[in-house]
Amino acid sequence: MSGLRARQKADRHRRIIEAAAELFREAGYEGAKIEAIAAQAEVSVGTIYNYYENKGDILGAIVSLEVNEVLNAGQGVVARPPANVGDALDTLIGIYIEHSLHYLSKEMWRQAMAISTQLPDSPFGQAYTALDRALTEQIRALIARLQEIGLVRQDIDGAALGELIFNNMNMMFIEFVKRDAAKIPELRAAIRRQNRILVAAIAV
Amino acid sequence: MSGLRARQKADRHRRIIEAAAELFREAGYEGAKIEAIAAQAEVSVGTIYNYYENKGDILGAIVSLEVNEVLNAGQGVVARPPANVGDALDTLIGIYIEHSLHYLSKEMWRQAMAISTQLPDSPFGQAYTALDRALTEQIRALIARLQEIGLVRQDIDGAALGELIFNNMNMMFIEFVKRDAAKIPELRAAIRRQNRILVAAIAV
DNA sequence: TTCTAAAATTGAGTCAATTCTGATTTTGTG
DNA sequence: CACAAAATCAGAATTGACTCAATTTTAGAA
Repeated sequence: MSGLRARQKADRHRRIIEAAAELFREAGYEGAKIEAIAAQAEVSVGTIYNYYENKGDILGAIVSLEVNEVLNAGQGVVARPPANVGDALDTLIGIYIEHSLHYLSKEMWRQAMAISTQLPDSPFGQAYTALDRALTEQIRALIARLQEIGLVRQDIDGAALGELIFNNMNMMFIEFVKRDAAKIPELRAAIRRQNRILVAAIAV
Repeated sequence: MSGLRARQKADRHRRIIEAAAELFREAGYEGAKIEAIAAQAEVSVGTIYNYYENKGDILGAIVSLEVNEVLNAGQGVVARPPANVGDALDTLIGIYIEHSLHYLSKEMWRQAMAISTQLPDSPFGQAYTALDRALTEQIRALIARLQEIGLVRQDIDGAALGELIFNNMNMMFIEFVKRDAAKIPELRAAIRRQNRILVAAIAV
């Protein structure tokens, strides 16, 4: 229980993640060589591979930190949503999007998304899918909350609606990170416009 | 005009694509080594790189063949859609999905999607984005057609709706190819369920 | 037919992720 | 303290995508 070995292990994990995050930002994912990450983290190359299956898993750990933070922030909105369906969705989605580039550059997102579809069964691939599911679930929870409050019709298929909203947002976000020139306000506006159709259909 | 050089070029392109398609299917994308593709196509490794920027572009050429075929098939539905909004959407989307595994295995799709987000500015990355846009546009055309016929309300934002439907379908398809066990009928049923919400909102 | 510049082909070499090795160090336990 | 198990280390070997300088082929002018 929290013996020296466990503490050192956690410490090494942290050092590797910090080193990788810094180098990924500075040099890009491809540009950050494993040897360089190892040197910066003051461990050997072999040790990195003892902790992570491959380079993608290191990025995966960083992405998980980011998304979990976002999920946390989102809980606030679900608990006390704006008193208007359109605004409620926009606020939650806004949190996701505004947070998205805190730790991760667009290039890092591109790599992370690519790896998660390329290797869906790797540790990171599975974790990424789980994170997507958690986000979908949070949107569904918001809808359920809005139904409770009486802002959304009771006969709406909440599960299907949650998926629809998440899938659309996610694909828009993918296109967003694919274009370096794309700006956050325009992304949000485009999603708002799309959701307007849904809002019209589900608001009481 | 169709000189020797041009003919040989076309022939080499064809041989490379055929060799790659065969090996991708047999050994998977990663398993198909460039040297093996070169040997099978009876060209050198260097020549392949003279024709394609990277391994992903070879896969990209195969994907383009597939998607263009699908776009063609889709035109028929847009021209003469079923007389019911839900069925019209389901028919068009059905064509996309049912065709999808003709030439390409799930693994090939995964790789193709991954590469298109990883290298959005490579020839294939741009082509893939263009194909997505063409599919979105075709869905939008179907909606416009349904508006003409009087099955869809005139005041619907067709562009936003087309994006919404495509984005959702596309994300569902991505999840579909990520799980080898996932089956086409279930994918179609899930998308139908999601679209039902939209259909209720837009049908006259 | 012959010659030349441009176009295309070639395959050995480079680079970086990953694996492997064998030695050394560290830790938990009796 | 001693020992066995677990982890780490440095770095060599492997692997496969991609590059590039040298060589070959082609078009078309003389």
